[in-house]
Amino acid sequence: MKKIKMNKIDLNKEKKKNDLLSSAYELFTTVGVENTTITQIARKANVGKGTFYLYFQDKYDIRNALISIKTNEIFQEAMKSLNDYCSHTSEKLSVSDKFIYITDYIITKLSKDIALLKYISKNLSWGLYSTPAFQSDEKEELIDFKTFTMSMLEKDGVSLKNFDMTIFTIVELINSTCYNVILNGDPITFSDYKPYLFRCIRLIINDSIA
Amino acid sequence: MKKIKMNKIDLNKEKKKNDLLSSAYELFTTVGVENTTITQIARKANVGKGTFYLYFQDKYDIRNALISIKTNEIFQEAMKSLNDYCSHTSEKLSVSDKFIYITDYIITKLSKDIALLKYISKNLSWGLYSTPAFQSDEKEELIDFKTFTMSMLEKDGVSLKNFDMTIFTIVELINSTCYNVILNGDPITFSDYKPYLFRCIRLIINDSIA
Amino acid sequence: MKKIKMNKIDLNKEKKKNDLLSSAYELFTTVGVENTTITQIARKANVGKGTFYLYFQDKYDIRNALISIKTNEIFQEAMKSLNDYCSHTSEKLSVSDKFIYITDYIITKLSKDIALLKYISKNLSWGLYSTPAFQSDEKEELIDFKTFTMSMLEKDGVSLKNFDMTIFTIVELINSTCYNVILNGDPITFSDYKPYLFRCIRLIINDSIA
Amino acid sequence: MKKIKMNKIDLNKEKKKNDLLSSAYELFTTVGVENTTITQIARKANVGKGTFYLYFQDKYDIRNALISIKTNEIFQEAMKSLNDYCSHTSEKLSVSDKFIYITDYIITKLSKDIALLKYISKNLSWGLYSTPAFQSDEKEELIDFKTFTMSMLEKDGVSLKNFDMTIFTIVELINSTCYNVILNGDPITFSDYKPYLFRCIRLIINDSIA
DNA sequence: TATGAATGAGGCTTCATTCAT
DNA sequence: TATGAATGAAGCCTCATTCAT
Repeated sequence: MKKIKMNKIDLNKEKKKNDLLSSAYELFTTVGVENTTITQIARKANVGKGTFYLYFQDKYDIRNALISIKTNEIFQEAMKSLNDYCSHTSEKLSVSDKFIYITDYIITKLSKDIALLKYISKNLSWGLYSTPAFQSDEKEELIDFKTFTMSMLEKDGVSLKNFDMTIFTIVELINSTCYNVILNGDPITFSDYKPYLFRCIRLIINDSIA
Repeated sequence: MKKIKMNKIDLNKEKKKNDLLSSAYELFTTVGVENTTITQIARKANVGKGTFYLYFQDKYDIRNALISIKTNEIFQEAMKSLNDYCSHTSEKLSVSDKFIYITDYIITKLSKDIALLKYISKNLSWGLYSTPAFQSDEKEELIDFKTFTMSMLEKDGVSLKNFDMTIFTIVELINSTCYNVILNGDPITFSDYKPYLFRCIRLIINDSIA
Repeated sequence: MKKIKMNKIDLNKEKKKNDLLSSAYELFTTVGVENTTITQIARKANVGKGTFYLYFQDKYDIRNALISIKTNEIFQEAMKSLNDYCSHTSEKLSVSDKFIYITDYIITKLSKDIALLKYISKNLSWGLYSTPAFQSDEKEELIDFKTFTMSMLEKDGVSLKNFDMTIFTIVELINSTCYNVILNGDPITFSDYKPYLFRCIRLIINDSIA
Repeated sequence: MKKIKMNKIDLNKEKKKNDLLSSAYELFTTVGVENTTITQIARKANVGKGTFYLYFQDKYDIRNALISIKTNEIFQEAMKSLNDYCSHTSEKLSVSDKFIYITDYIITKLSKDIALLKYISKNLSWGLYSTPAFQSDEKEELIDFKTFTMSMLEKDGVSLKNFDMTIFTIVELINSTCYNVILNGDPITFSDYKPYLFRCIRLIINDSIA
């Protein structure tokens, strides 16, 4: 738990930046990125319009920053949920089971938060590499999903061939299929597609286990 | 080969529409959709600005029409190429081989036409369902990719469980991974990723073969 | 008297352009170029803001066009006044006298129209070369000051060495000195400076007469 | 040689002011006054934005101060050059010759420093009256161009009628014609115009010699 | 004295859309 | 059907200026 002290001015700057980010997120997910103006973001954040430009280049800069933050948060939550589950159950999960657990967590979350799903669109994999999330005065250090996965595999005594490609492929598969299925029911309903998706993921994982 | 006759007025209308579509495509792929204006599209097509509105609602209408057309074209070309290949070789391709052939055709094309890849973005699957392509005086009827695949499977005496989901999943997988890998070399170079992608596709296909 | 017929649309375009020019002129000379906005110009001309941009690049484009027009008008008036004077008097004016007449006309005009003087600043010589003034439906052809001067000299059987340089030098001299003297009374009052200026001009003219 | 002592605080203040002036000058002559912002001036001078306002009212205040300084410098250099020349040659220069020498010095300098020419625009005569130049720790007292000229005339036993007007007229003539000729080659090239300008100046000077 | 984060008014410009021809 | 002049809403972004530190 590394903690960084900040002085009053820097704290205020962080607050303004975070206010801008959360205002933008709310607007983007309700009225859409195209229909959101800088003026609206600034007004909602209770800062001047010029202040926006102290922290972000333009609307697309803040949009991208938010996608990174939000996708990262999803992975953080999923990892935390898996950890909690494992530590409260006696059941022993296989590596595939754990991936399915994570997948299930993510697609359940996205299916319940359509605005978020639309917003991150097909960019879930940004969360794999992204820069840190909202900064605050005292902040826990976040764990990277790949680091998390590697240590999990190590603990389980399993290794994955093509580790990076496997992770990436699965994340892209989850996101791109869910996007269409959840939003359009295309080519099939979400609940019907889910088992098929899980099956595909198990295929890919098991194939990668040395 | 059904052919449709058109009279001279309709032909002229078709020409204007096609001029608008191709002008828009050239602009979209060179300067980007956001930076393209209706005025530019109309000017490039040598029609009046008002004429644009006789054929399309707005910029996003023509953009979507073009994505459908272009992704559809890709599938048409891929199917034609496979047919040609099969009829000129004595080699007997398995069903998986044929899917790989199609996949290879598509990703090779996209990797050589970055502007097209960027333009269709992650919407390749639109080509599976889409409306007809550019219309012309005398036009062959186009074959739907799913129809094509089904008749192919039938000829080979093979059936796929979860046919729709399988096709859809593979197309999404191809597109979303290629988009990142080709454009960013992320998480690995295109040539390194290709065999892995092919392997995943074979896994999915073979698993679906009853 | 060449006259050019224009159709209704072109006439309307001319009217709008002229409205913009005269609105801009009024604003520039009352509140100043820096304090004038495109919005004000358009509103005063009763046209849409976008219409401004159909005719001019930006504020400085219309400012320059106006300087050319206004300086040209000054020369037109001065020439007309000299012609009138010559045709109503029996007095025979020398070449120097005629230049002094023109000079006097110009500086008198400028001293009575401070706003105009400030506006054209030290750019009087633009009127020597400039493009035509306000266009209208039926327009007399305008005479160029240099052409006017040359034919005048010819009629008087006089030729000037270094014709272009002489004209240019005198115009610059008139404008740059008047600007300071009239506006600041610097280094002397206008009425005291005038005879000195006339004397200098005679020196230059007489020196140039072959 | 009067010298003024300054204490350390005043020196530091002078340094900041000079840093602001030279930063502004560099920006004004490279990107133009309109395109220069207070922020840029302050940053280049390594002072805070607020500091700018401790020394200058606004951008136009510093611009005007700089024109005075720069035009004054030109006269200082020209006078120094003439003095040097006179003290190193046995040749006896007439009053006209000396004015031509000064003129030549100035126009040569301006023709070699287009940025400076554009910057002072047609305001060379500001240098005749202007406030002191850059201040520094120990500074020689500068001589006024008119004082210099008067003492020169006195030494040569010559007097000029209309002294102020003559000086002013010549300076305006030099500046306004050179501005167009050097920048636009209009109405003639600089090298062709130069002898004509010199001739005009001699005419005016000689006419003023009692 | 010096700073620079914050401001927000307001200019500029674009561009989709209309409608008279 | 086709046009393109005209519109003006709308958004972007800058930048001079202030003021708390």
